[in-house]
Amino acid sequence: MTRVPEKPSVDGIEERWIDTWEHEATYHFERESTRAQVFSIDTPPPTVSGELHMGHIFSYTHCDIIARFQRMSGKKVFYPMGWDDNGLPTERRVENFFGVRCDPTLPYDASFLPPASPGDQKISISRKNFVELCHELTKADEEVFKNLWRHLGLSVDWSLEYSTISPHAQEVSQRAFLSMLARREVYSSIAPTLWDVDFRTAVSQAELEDRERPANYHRIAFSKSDSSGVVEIDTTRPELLASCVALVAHPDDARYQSLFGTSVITPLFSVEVPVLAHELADPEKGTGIAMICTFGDTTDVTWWRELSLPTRTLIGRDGRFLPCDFEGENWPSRDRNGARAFYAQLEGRTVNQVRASVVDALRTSGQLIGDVRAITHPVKFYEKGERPLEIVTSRQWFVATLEHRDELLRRGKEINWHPDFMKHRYQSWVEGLNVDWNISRQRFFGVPFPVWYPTDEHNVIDFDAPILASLEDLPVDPSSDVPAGFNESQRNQPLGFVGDPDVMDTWATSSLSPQIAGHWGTELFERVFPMDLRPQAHEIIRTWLFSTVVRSHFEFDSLPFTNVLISGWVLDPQRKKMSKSLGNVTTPMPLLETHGADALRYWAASGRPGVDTALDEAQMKIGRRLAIKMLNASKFVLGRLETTAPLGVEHVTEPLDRDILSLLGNLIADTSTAFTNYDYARALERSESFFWSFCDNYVELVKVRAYGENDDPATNSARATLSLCLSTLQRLFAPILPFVSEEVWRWWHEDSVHRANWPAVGELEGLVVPERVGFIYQSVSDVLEALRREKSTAKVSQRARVATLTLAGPSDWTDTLRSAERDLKDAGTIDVVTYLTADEISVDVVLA
RNA sequence: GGGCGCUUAGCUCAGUUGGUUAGAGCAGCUGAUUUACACUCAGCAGGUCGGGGGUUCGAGUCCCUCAGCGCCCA
Repeated sequence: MTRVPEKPSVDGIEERWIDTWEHEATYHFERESTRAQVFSIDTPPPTVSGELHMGHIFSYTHCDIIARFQRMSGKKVFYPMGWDDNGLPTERRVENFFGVRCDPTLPYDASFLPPASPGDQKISISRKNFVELCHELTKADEEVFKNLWRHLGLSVDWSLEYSTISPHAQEVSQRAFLSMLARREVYSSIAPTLWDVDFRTAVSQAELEDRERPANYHRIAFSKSDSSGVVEIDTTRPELLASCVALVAHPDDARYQSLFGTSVITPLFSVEVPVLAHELADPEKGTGIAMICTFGDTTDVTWWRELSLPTRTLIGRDGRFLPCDFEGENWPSRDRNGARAFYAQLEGRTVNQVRASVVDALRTSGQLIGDVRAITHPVKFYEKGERPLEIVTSRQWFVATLEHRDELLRRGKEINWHPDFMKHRYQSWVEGLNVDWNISRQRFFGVPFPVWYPTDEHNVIDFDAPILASLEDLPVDPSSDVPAGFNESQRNQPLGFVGDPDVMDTWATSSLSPQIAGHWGTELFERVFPMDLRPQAHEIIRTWLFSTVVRSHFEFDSLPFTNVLISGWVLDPQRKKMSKSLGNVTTPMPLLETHGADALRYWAASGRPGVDTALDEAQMKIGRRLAIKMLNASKFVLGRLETTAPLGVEHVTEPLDRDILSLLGNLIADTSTAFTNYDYARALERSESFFWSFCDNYVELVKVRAYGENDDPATNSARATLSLCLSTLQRLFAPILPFVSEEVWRWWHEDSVHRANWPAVGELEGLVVPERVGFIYQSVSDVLEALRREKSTAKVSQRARVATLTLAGPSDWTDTLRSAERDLKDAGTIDVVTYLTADEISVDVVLA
């Protein structure tokens, strides 16, 4: 018996099936599965502090489609969901949401409650209070995300949920850190570090972006030490003049050959600096000779390192100019008092203020040559920052990536990229690495380093002898936990210890997503690692994908995953990139409610892997129309069947029926290959066009025949064919349209379509396949269309009677049509069909 | 500067290893009407496949080149 509703509808079906799937544990991962049975997915943990946008819908749908296909294909699908809740984005959201700021020097206030709405002035709170608020807000944000995912129909096993700030994730992060440290793949060092002065943290190369910014070239005259003249340099950063450590020109630059090896005197500060040669000096830029400061940009860092120059630090962590006395070997001024007197005006000021003062002073002293010249040039920014990065010298933990560059390039080639061309993104990123991966962040809401340092009798910290947490104690927080052999009273005391104050880069944790989700160290991990699939967007190839490859390469000498499915961007309907600043970001929930989850999934599935796709509500409407058609076609076909007991292939006797089933077999093969190769868009397109043709032509042709008597073989042939087609189509659409597919499947099955077997060509075993597959079906469809054209031109009903239909053409053609004459007459309401043999095909219609 | 991708109907896109007259959907226009489906059905019209050159019996497809758009890296 079938259970077909009187008036089927797609509205509200999400809620019903979400609940059913949960009760039936449809997507539960069976832990006892063997590795070969498992298809494991390294789901991207979304940043929960960010806004939900259509890009999420897009790429998570792509992944879910693959998960559903694999599950139906017999795999035990490991499909977890994580939340990336640690790190700076959360801190920033908490600061703005509650109107607070973290001041780690403050004591914990157990009674602190954030204001109902953020005030104008941010309230300073302790680190512990701050972290509590972070937990509170991320918990709420995660609920919102989870709701969206469920509404969208993601077939996640929610018992595998994880978060990157959870104790488990912290334990894994710290353990992996200690493991790398033991192998010397991570090290700490004092080094020039890209620094965001607003967030007051170091950032890594992966988080940089170049932005075109206006600047001014200032031409400054340095006197030669022997007073034989001046050397003119161009700089965009005159404020750093006090930290100048050398001038540099290209070794082949004829203009400066005589200067190499000599020295010059810096204006205003009277410090003697050498003139040196280096290939990175660009003869085309300015005067071709530049000043090296510590540090104006990353080229300065390279020169400083390769030319073994001293460090003269000017800019502090807050972006203001530090005290400086122009004394001693490192910073010898020939006019110490003059330098000090002038620098006194600069100390404590910001970059822009100092620049103005220095330029004024140079103009007064006559050492600024000519007018400043406006230019535009790329400036390095933290991707989330608003002010240019400075370079400060500080102690940081680094992962040694540079020395493993070649191995990492090889790893990239081992990955199956979908689409293939995305491998270039990885490759060019790895080739362009120029500093090791800095994983220290001077922030609060993150995974701490499981490390303390001893202090000597003068309370000087010995960074070279870190005290490491033991594995069984993980996770630890060195700011509250005490290392073995010490007690809390010795914290920050002479002959005591200090905790490492920093937290890890958020990518240092999320790069361990396979280890976290798969519970590294347990039996489960052996069953899911390396993951089969890493789905993600292309903008995080250099961060998440790269860092995951690094961690897995070091820890397991393995890839973390074998396939990568890259989703493109969602563009606005005008094909502009969506961004907050343009104000064209679309929130998914209203669209989900208007069009339904299947409709949004249909739109997402039409965007091929790696291809940027415009937000298109028209496309969603087509998806909705398809879902409704599924309901109605299923209702109709099931109404023609006497029983849900399947009529086997052996009942298929009519040539037309055999032909469409052969075409169905081709469709199964084609879509299976497409899904296996992650080409869900092609699978959808094939299924969809078959389905519409099935409805418009095949169903119309056999409508009457299927109504016949039970003992009529032709009737049973039609019913068996309808049943086989419907069953197959419902399953082919299930990965993409999970709700409507489940709805119609359950009208005649007890169990979920999402646990049903993926259609196999073998289901049609025994079918008598026609010699020319598709010939009858195509011929009959063509005649049907010619018939419709006549009726449409005559402006009569499609049901209008036809007195005679004359079919002229080659005999194989007329023969084939003769075999389907009964269906043709029923579908076209034709009285008489006559056949003529002719070279050219013609269809002649005489209306009654 | 190096690299990747895209450019096909008004719009959004298919177009496999080169093979009849280049397809679909949407929008447009013209019709149909107790029907599985008005969230319907049918029909019509609409294209020098970004430009130029080449290979080939044959090019949207392969090669070269130019242009525009987008992105990645430096």
